Amino acid sequence: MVEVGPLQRYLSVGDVARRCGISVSAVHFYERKGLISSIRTDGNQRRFHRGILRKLAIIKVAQKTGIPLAEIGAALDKLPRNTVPTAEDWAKLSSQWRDDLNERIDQLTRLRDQLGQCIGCGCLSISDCPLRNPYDELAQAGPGARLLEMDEPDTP
Amino acid sequence: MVEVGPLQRYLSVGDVARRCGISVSAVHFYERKGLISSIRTDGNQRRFHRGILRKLAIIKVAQKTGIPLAEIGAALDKLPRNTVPTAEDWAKLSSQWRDDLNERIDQLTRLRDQLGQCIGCGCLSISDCPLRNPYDELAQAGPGARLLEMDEPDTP
DNA sequence: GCTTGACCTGAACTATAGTTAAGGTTTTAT
DNA sequence: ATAAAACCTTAACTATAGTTCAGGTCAAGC
Repeated sequence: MVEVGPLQRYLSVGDVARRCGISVSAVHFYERKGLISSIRTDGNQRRFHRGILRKLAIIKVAQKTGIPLAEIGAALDKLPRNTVPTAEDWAKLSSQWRDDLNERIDQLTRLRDQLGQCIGCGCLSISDCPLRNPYDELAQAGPGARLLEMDEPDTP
Repeated sequence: MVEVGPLQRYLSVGDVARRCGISVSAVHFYERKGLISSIRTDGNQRRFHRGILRKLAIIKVAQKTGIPLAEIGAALDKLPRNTVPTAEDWAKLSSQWRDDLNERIDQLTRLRDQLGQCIGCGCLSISDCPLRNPYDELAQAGPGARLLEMDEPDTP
């Protein structure tokens, strides 16, 4: 911890890392990627505003939901710049991410249900198996998508 | 498609790729990684047994559940070697993977619920926020794990 | 005032899951 | 018989998310 005065206390990269439970190299990495920023001392060492802790907390939560760093960075960029994210900022971000998360949960749940259905069905050899004819995949593949041909009609 | 005789019909790498909806380079890649295998023609071209289609179908499903290739390969290795996976093999694999999937869904669901609770709570600044004190993380961190200190006690 | 720990940069390396390119060979179709 | 399409290998490259190393500088405690 670096004392600069009674009201301005800045954090070194090590402080930030320790207090967020991430590594120093990760802090460097996030800065290189533009997710966070710092000022420098005369001796060229990073000093972080305390708000960095909140920002990193947000980054960590978003990562847990599976959102890639680039997207997290983009979302943070839309926040009022050079400011500690407010509760309102957080509300916006988190409700959007919760929606993303819900969608991923739904996807995985559909997959699990298919898997459950297929466990006892002699799966992958019967032509109407939901895993062999997955609407998900057809939807993703877009135009030109067609049924997967894993076994040909002539197969027993 | 390569005709070798009335009963032995082998698939070229292109056939396999086309019929599984993956790329030729991915088939090569899976073979390099030991997930699948092939025999060779006199001219050193790959020929795949038809059972490869079922195996690749299994691989694709497992990947959709988020299981890394190395783990998929390990699971396939435990199957009777040089044989087309049977319905029973598939039942074992798929029920295990379904359990994995369920666990991941549960994790994400807990996270979503925490996120939902935190959206309106002035989150990340209040010391008892579930996202600031995530039992998940504590559980993962093992011995020496402690509460994340994102804001110090002296913070307003 | 000097030693030790923390910090700096840049480059290279890790892992996962492939893709792309280059240069050469084989198969297939006409 | 020949041209085109498909195939072969090796190596390098993509992206994501960092980590590790080397060589050098800064800051803090005694």
